[in-house]
Amino acid sequence: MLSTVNRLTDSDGFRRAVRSGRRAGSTTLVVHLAWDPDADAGPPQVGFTVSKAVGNAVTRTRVKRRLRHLTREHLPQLEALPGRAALVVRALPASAEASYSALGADLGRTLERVSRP
RNA sequence: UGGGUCGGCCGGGCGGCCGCGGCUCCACGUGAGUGGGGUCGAGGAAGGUCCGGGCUCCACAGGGCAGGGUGGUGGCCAACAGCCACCCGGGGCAACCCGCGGGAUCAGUGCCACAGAGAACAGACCGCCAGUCCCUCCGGGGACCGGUAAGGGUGAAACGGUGGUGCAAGAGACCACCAGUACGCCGGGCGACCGGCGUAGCUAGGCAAACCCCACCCGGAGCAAGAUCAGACAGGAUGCGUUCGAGGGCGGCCCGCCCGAGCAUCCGGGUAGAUCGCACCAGGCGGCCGGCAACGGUCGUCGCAGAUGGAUGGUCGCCCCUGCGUCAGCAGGACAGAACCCGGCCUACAGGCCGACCCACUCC
RNA sequence: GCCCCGGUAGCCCAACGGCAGAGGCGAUGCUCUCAAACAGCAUUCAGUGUGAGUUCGAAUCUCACCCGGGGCA
Repeated sequence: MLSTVNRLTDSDGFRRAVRSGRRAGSTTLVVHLAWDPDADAGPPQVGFTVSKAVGNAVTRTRVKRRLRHLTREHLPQLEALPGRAALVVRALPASAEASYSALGADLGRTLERVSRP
């Protein structure tokens, strides 16, 4: 689980990460990562987008919880970036059927690609 | 033993490690906060949003029309379109189940396609019968004018059913029994209604989930309600109006009441942050009492989510259930996630537990 | 939170409660042509989103559910 400081809470933050960030995708999810080296340093912020296409409310919250838990393990990687990082993880319909470890593998691979210099 | 009916309940359990949200305590710190401990943390449907209420605001919650809802009776409930019991009708051998179950003679209007002679105070197509006339191979046949609803055929439905008397042939025309209607009296029930007796005319189609009529109920909005605090900005043009009243409360209309000096359109500009509401109540559980029951009363006991990008997750072990299986093991375990709160209804749901009752067969 | 529409053939869309369903585009076949397009003729494709009810009879009326779309705050 992520603590409150690491959550992306306003729609402007979502918009910046999705519009101007770097992107990488897999069959289960798409990640958008943005950071500004000139901005003040701070804890990285992470947000999640799970649309109704993924499933009903139960499966959506399950996917969201799994992703939120998995993202914790990559926080040091995000803190190493200059400035303040903003990450948005968008879940695709396939994420409803994916196992926890499959989701983790996809997240790790896409994050690696998007945070490489 | 097999089949069936009804009601109630559960919705995997225990433990380890790493995490999340609320409340609270302790330590450190001027403070923002940091660290640690304790405790609580999704459902029977949290769902659909189909009803009802609380709460808040809208003049004081007022009248009429329109509109909407309900629709056997009695009770329960804060209230309801809910629940319980009963009545009536239908289904089932039965337990039991199903029913938007007021009014169509006694307000009025409308509809009943096709078929059929005729479809609503109906109707002579075939048929049956009398009379007159004509023909005749003397069996009868035809035409005209009448009588007739017993029979045929059509239809979802044809103006009581069966048997007899009667008649030229027939007919509730008359009789017996049966079905049904209305009225009166008696008895039972709080009531819907039920039972009995008598009389009447002998019989009156269906559809109101067609318009409608009757009875009863309903003011409007909704926690983004509403309240407090903080913060930002910039006004201008035109029109109407200031007790001769613009506009608003007010939602479809009218009346009435209240507020009332601004309002409407266009151009331009700004904000959308925090706190409260916000979780202790028609509350859960257990015993006793009243009641057929729904439910009510009383005593004891418990404290039970409160987020705001939105908290319950991840992982491991043992047990339980199901399936596969060369009995080592492998795979799976429903429907579904609170957003102001509560009472119902409806819908989804793997598997399991408990209780009551009915029918059939067998044994004692 | 409150409220409103719609669902009929592969597609677009009609249908006073009455023979169960009109039309267009399409598809298929034939004619025309050397071949095709165009044109003409014919045929095919529904059982009306699902389930129940009212009615003699339902796409139509009523109720519940499913799906899709839209509006207001």
